[in-house]
Amino acid sequence: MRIGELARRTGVSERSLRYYEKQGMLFAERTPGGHREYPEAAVDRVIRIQELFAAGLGSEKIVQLLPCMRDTDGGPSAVATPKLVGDLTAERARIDRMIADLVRSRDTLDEVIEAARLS
Amino acid sequence: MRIGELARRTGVSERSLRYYEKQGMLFAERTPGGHREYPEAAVDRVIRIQELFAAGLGSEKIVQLLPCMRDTDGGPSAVATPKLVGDLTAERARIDRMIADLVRSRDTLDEVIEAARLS
DNA sequence: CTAGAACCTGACACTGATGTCAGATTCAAG
DNA sequence: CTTGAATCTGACATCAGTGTCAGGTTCTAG
Repeated sequence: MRIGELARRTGVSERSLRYYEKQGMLFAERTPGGHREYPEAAVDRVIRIQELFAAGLGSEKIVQLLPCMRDTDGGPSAVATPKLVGDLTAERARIDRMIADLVRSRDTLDEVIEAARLS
Repeated sequence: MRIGELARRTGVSERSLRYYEKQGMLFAERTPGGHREYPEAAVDRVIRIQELFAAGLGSEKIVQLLPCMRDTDGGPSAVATPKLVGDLTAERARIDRMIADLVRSRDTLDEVIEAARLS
């Protein structure tokens, strides 16, 4: 599929898709005229990328991580190096803290919302 | 306490504390010479602010939200306006989605880490 | 009183993903 | 072939919180 359809199906702007490619997170064949042609699997990959961004991972980490994930392009996954495993473990801990923070903030909002409802 | 101690105790830079004040999220008395003097409750407040930032709330929302929270300065809380309640409800939904995303990303990391451990 | 630590304001830079615009090219349908 | 939609590249702007530096003032211990 081409970039417009991929953008529509993922909710990610064409601008961002080109950016992902420049960062090495996303790849596309090219038509003879130079237009990008994406495989079906690109949809899943873009969604994964978005989730990882939302989790606070940077492009660089994602680039290293992607080939180690399954379900990206069906091909055999690479295995993370010990260094990468260390990094990812740290990221995991960070994500855990982030989730805990979010839960606290959600509770805070709930309190305020509930207090208003009761008034 | 003064700004250095508050920064040390909260882990937030002095720069950021001054920024919070300029945005109207944090208040301080001033010594005759102009130095900031914070009450003990500022520690909790700063931590709350950080959590809300981490949850994706902007300064403006936080400013509106803070007077409606309890445990900020012990004083009687204001009650959120209907408009604010609507905004906060939307933020709450966003936080829920964010948590779900984070859990998925954490699972992704776990898979990669586990695959490496098994190899 | 004095020295050094702590603090003040203000300004500029950065980060990193995304928006947006311009001008040119390609694609696909009539 | 023609035309309009879609795509291309490249550049500049934005956001919001934070880092950092400069030059000056205040505080506090000796």
